[in-house]
Amino acid sequence: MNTSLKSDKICLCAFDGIIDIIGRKWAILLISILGEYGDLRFNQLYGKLEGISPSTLSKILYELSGRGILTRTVTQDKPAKIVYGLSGRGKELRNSLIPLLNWMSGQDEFEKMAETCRPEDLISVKNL
Amino acid sequence: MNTSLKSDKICLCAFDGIIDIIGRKWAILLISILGEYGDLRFNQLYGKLEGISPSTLSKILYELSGRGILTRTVTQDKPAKIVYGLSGRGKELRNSLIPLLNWMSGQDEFEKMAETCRPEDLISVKNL
DNA sequence: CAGCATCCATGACGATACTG
DNA sequence: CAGTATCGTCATGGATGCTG
Repeated sequence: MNTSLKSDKICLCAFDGIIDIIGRKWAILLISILGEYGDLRFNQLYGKLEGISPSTLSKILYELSGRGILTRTVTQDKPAKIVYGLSGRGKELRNSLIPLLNWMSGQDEFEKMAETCRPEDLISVKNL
Repeated sequence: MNTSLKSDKICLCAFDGIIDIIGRKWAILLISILGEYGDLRFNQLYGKLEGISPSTLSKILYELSGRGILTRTVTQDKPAKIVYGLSGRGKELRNSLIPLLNWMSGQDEFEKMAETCRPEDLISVKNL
């Protein structure tokens, strides 16, 4: 596995890093959607992240790309297309988020909400 | 296990709930510290969460207690003491956070920081 | 299409002082 | 001891309009 477990303890300073990455409003959802659907273009993401603004989407894409979580690829098509996807690191992150998502979906307060969920709003929580 | 896996998919609406809980600056650290040390009193937490303000600690304790993540217990001592701890639900949450912590601690950018870490800043990532 | 620039509202957080 | 009250600051994110 990837986790270099030199011990069973980690330093407090790791926590800030986690919050910086996934504490952002759309980060977990964005990562999960890219895990579910594979690579997507800006406007495809804009459509799936209901309620996000272009500027916010732009910012989060820029940040997560800069952190090596996302890949940004320009295709050779004419006209060129730009696609975003999970990097290897991003896939690891997504996998490590799955227990958290499963925990959340098992909570009562969530299960009530989930009953009204449309099929197209369901996201896979299987490992990639 | 607790996770009621009716399917391998979860609804988008679960994500907001996660961000509300663990997106807060001190939430993950607080949960991990209570997992590590067991029940603690306000000023003990205040000492361990270096840099937090009393008002912020007060707020996060109130919120996580309200969500059933933390327990708040008044002892019968004289004078009475108030101790905070993880509820059953909080322990589940903590366990589901462990893969994320392990992932973060395996990242290069983190490992550099971690070299300067004091022993007392190490937190266990074993299941409860 | 794939954003970026700008402005604005909200609220999270920190500092400090105070209380029963 | 275990907080609450108040205040100020800053960052986040939404709305909108513009661009190559």
